[in-house]
Amino acid sequence: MNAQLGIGDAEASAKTRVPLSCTICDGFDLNICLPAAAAEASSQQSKSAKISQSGHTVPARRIIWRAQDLHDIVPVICTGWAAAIVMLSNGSRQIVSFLLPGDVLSTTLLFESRPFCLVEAITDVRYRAFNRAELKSLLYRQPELLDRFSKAWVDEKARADQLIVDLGRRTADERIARLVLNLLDRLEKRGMVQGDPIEFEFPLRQHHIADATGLTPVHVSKVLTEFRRNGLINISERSLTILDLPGFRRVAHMR
Amino acid sequence: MNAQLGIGDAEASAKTRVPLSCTICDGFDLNICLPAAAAEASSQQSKSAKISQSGHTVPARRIIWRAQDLHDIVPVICTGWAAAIVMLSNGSRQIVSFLLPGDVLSTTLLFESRPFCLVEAITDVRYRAFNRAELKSLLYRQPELLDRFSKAWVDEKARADQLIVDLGRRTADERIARLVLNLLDRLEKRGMVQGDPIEFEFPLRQHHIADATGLTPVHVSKVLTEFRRNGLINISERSLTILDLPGFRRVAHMR
DNA sequence: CGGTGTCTTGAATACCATCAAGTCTTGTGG
DNA sequence: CCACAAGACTTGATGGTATTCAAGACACCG
Repeated sequence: MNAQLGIGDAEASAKTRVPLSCTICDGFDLNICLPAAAAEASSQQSKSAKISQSGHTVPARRIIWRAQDLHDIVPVICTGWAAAIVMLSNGSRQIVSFLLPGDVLSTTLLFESRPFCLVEAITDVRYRAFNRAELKSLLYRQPELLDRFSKAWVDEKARADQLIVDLGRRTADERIARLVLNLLDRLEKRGMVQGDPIEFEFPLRQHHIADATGLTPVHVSKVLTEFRRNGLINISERSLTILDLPGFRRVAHMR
Repeated sequence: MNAQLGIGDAEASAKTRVPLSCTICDGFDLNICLPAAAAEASSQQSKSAKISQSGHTVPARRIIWRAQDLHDIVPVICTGWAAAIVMLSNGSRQIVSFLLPGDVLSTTLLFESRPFCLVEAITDVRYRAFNRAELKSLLYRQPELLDRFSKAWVDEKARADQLIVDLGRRTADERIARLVLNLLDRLEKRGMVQGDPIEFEFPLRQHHIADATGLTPVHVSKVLTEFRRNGLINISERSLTILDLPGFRRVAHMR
């Protein structure tokens, strides 16, 4: 709703040429940035490996991509959290996936200019946009890039399938617990988790959890307070602590 | 359950070298078979374009692939219907996608040997299995093949996202109606639909619909009889007729 | 012919949505 | 700095959608 007010600003966001060897990104070595940087580094030898790319900054709650727009770029999140969202005519929303540092918005963007759904920044987000055609052509000459990309594709599909199963066949408690544990896994790979007790930054509002799990915000609140009452997890000050990991895993898996 | 009895037979199914120019498949020109056949045809000139591939036949209700198995092949459905299924520990099942003639089991199999879930034949199924490594290497030299493959990829992701939205945010009536209409779309592309009134072969049991929509067979039955009572669709003798397409579309879209 | 798989129908129940009211925080402009 | 508005979260009451349980009809097959 009022997030739409920000579209103009988002389009006018800083478009600067950023050096690829960026150390700010927690997911730099997870995805395509690293091999792309390697190609860039070796571009003195072969000019053809040069990729046009630009840096962007978007404040929290603003839309990064609208569903109808056409673009010839492939964006990768550098810092912050974002959500890929499908809007329905009746006003309800479904979050298809959360995007973390190092994630490509969607691997399908390598082949298609029309994004599947809109992408909204949850926190302040910095992202890098590669030129699609150039990235695609580099794919053939940089085996490691293809390797990363195919990994991203397999990963993306596995998470989508998991979400389908969760939404189709699991209770509210299970869905929410699994969402948290999946995020924990992904954040751990990025070194964004502190251990014992396990704790990490958690910028999601309850309505984000609701939109991702197919529940209502009211019911999410009830489940979360129940989790807290049982000493499983605690959320406060945009930070999530897992107090009883085995117990929490049990909630997530079984019926 | 007893479908597992068939695994041995499935593995012992006919493995013969089938000519690629197969005219039986309704989806031959939809996916990767056509460009693969083109490569095969021109293989007199360049020996490198040869792909090892084998034909298989599996009877209805048998498992084609188990979730744990490793394979170095990429299977494509030639004739019949199949389902990609995730099994849960409590015994319930979620169908992630229905596979129709011309469909690759999953595009991720081009990069990974571990299938995401098990695949079960709904009708008798004939499928062709390509050698993964050879198919992958051919990808670089056959632009049209890459084109088809990326299309399949984008398509697969779009359908997964759609299913996520349906399971997360839609009622039972909407989910079932959308499932039928999505199948109608896909079958039309394969020339498997007769028009006016719209009618097509429909081998799905109600429990298939239940497993795909995240509902119980009992409730699927109730919704379908309600559809029939309202003169929207009719299912009998493994054939589905759409009696009131506009009305049925209305059920599928709105709240 | 019994057995199995499929579908239907009804009654009772569970899970989650909806509605509503209230607290607390956050942000904004006077 | 305070007043006010908007957003975020909680809690309880009520209701609807879909599940679970149960029983029976029907077709198909060995």
